[in-house]
Amino acid sequence: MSDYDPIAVEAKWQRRWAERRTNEPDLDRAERPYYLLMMFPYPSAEGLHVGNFFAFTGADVFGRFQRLRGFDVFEPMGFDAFGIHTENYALKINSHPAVLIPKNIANFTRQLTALGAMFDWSRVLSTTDPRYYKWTQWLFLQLFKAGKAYRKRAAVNWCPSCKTVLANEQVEGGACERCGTMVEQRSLEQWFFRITDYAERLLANLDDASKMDWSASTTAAQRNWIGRSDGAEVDFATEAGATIKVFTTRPDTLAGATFMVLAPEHPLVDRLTTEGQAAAVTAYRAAAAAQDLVSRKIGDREKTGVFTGGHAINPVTGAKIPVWIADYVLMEYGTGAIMAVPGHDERDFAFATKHGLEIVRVIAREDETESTPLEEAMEEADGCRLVNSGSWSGRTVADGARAIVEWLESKGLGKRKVTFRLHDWCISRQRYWGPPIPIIHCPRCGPVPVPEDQLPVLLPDLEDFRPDDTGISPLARNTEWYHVPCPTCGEPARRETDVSDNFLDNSWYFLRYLSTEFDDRPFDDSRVRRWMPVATYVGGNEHAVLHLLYSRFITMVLHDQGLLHFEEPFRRFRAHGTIVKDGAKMSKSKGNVVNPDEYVSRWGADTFRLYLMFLGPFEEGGDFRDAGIAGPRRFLDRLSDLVSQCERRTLTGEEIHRDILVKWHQTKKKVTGDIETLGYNTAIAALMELLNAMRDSNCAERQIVKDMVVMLSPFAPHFAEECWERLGYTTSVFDAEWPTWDEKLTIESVVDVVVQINGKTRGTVRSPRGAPEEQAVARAKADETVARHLDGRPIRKVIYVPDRLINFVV
RNA sequence: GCUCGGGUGGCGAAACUGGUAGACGCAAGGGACUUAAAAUCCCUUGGGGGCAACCCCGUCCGGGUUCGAGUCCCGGCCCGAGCACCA
Repeated sequence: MSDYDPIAVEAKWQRRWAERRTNEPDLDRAERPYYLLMMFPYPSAEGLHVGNFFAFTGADVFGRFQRLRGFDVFEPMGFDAFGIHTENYALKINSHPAVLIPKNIANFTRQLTALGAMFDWSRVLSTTDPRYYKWTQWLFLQLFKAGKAYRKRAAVNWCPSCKTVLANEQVEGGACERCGTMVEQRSLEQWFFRITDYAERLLANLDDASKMDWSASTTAAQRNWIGRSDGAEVDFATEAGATIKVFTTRPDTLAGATFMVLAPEHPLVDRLTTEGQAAAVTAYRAAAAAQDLVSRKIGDREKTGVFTGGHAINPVTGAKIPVWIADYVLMEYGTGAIMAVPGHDERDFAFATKHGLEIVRVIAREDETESTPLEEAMEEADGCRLVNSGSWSGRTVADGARAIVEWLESKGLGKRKVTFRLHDWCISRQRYWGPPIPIIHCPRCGPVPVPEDQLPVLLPDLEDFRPDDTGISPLARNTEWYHVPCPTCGEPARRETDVSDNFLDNSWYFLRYLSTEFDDRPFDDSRVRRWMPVATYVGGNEHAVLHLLYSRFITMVLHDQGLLHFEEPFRRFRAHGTIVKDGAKMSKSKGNVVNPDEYVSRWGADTFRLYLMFLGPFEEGGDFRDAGIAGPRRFLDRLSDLVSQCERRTLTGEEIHRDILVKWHQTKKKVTGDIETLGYNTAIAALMELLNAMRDSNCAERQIVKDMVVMLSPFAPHFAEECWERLGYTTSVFDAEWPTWDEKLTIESVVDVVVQINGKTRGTVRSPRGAPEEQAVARAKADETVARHLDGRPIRKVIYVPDRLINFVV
């Protein structure tokens, strides 16, 4: 029975790490800097959940491993404490975010310390600290000066009950996800960042291995989000004289465009609408404007719309085609207008069918006949050719598209064009708990940036921070605060009363960690040069798009301003998996939430860490089962016993049994390789195997035990420190060297060679490594079972894979 | 619909460039120790058959390539995630 007492051991080492500043690298002089970043948490009232523990442990294992390999590892931690989460929670429990946040941070700090990660607590930060958000505001000003921030009126979702703007994600079936009230559309002036200017670069770098080595799932999500489509912009002349520009990915179907559809908000609608249709158009536009933005985008809704009375000319056929408006065409994508090709587009087909519009087929499959139903014929494949397309008929789809675009370009009627799904980033929030946007609106000068030496613009302490139904930020109620003279002309002016998006706070925190002690600069240039870009970033795929894309964008802007020497902030990113319970995501409503504190106090952080890392592959996550934790604990107890036995030993350097020797070297190789690829579960399994082998052969060889302690230390750091001390060392185990192995000793000298007959395994023969084929075959034939199955039949062929397998084909 | 993952024992999962499927762990059953229990230690454990040596079946389903397929190819089903009236 082991006398391992995790609670005492963990307290002891956490104290020592703090006293000895074990985890505080010298940022100015580190010779082999390694920046290991993990996504900092939002400090909720509930505290850290198991998913956080899993993610942080997995990142910390890698950080500790790199440290043992000789790197100066910087592993910072902080708090993403601004944002609507905290504000809503404060409203719910009738408290104030400024009161809640310090309490939550204290609780998080306690839990994070208990976890035993290698955090450098001397550089902790919170985004709500004026010393931090001063520079968030500075960042806004840099974008403003670079022409990358602009203001425009935009439609937003408005919940009349919560009195706030909602993100599209917060709207479910047209209703507010929190209170169920039907959401309305409102139009507000908001600040935007021109992320779309960077769409092409943000996309291209994803494939640039010299800049980014990221989880495939994450880059895939970013590609989807950026949503590049290649196509053409085509001008359609109208009877009214105006030109309607459309974007299409299918210029090959241009001859099949039998009508056009504009978004109801399209600016040309008034000009095109004839007197007779005016009433219908006005009514339709009003109805569309009243809709919320989300239900507008539900794909299987009936295709409503009205005719404007106006007509356009199809540029290739010269046909006069009607122009309609319909809400299935969205103003914010492409040009807000489409050429409708009902013969080859499902939505246009549905619309044409419903409203009795002409349908022309311009592409045909080779196997198609006159009687093929339209819906079926719409499915295009290889071998499709253009028909009813004048001189282009007979061409393949790809070839036809190319030729038509060339023709349009030569006539000045269109051009090749790339469109992105990505929108500019709206950073205005009509809420309280965020950094005020550092702008002063002057009636004479317009929006004027707050001079940098006047930053931060402190968030005033508002007792009543509840949003109201004006759609204006709560800060606008504090007249004393917002009435200021214009910095340029001195005339009375007013501060911007919106705060910035929480995603702006966390789009640059990795830069600030390096310079938390400086108040005169957001980040120190020489430190940035030493430490950035981040060597490894670990986080969840829930931030695959927004946070990671915005951080990349901000970094690119700063790079273009000459403030950073790199344009991609995260060299390597790995998305961790999720921990589920009994096959289902943990959630309060399901009642299957695991409280990590209980496990830490009952089993100790090391056992808990080891258990979480052993559950499954780090990048896939795993299923949490209470019973499973006993296994890792038993392993630690047994290893602790082995350390005790080893301590009593006086003999060293004795002859180690060959099997153990090989197992030892194999384990060192395997554990090293597995940790490199975040295969933590199999690394732990390998250590367990080595321990089992040692026990089976009664071996407690000191060198092996010492290596096991070092290899386990990333997973169970306090335990390893304690064992290390018991082994007689006075320094930290993390100042030890990672074990090395002798490649020759990872190979067994005698191997089991599989013997198959026609691919079926019939036995194995022990054979010295590297035995010649004839010898191995002779040995195999001599095997009783093999001989019986061969039954004297002639062997047609022998497959011999040295040291692995012999297959007789009969 | 498009794009990523994934589907292997009672359970979590292993299996390098195709080469003994189920490592490691949990749970379960049996045994030792104990007055008893817990803890610990030992044994068994994919399904079926056989006294046994051994034999048959088995990695979501259907085909294929191969001496040999969990792994590669074609087609399909299911689960998870992201995007989606995106023109």
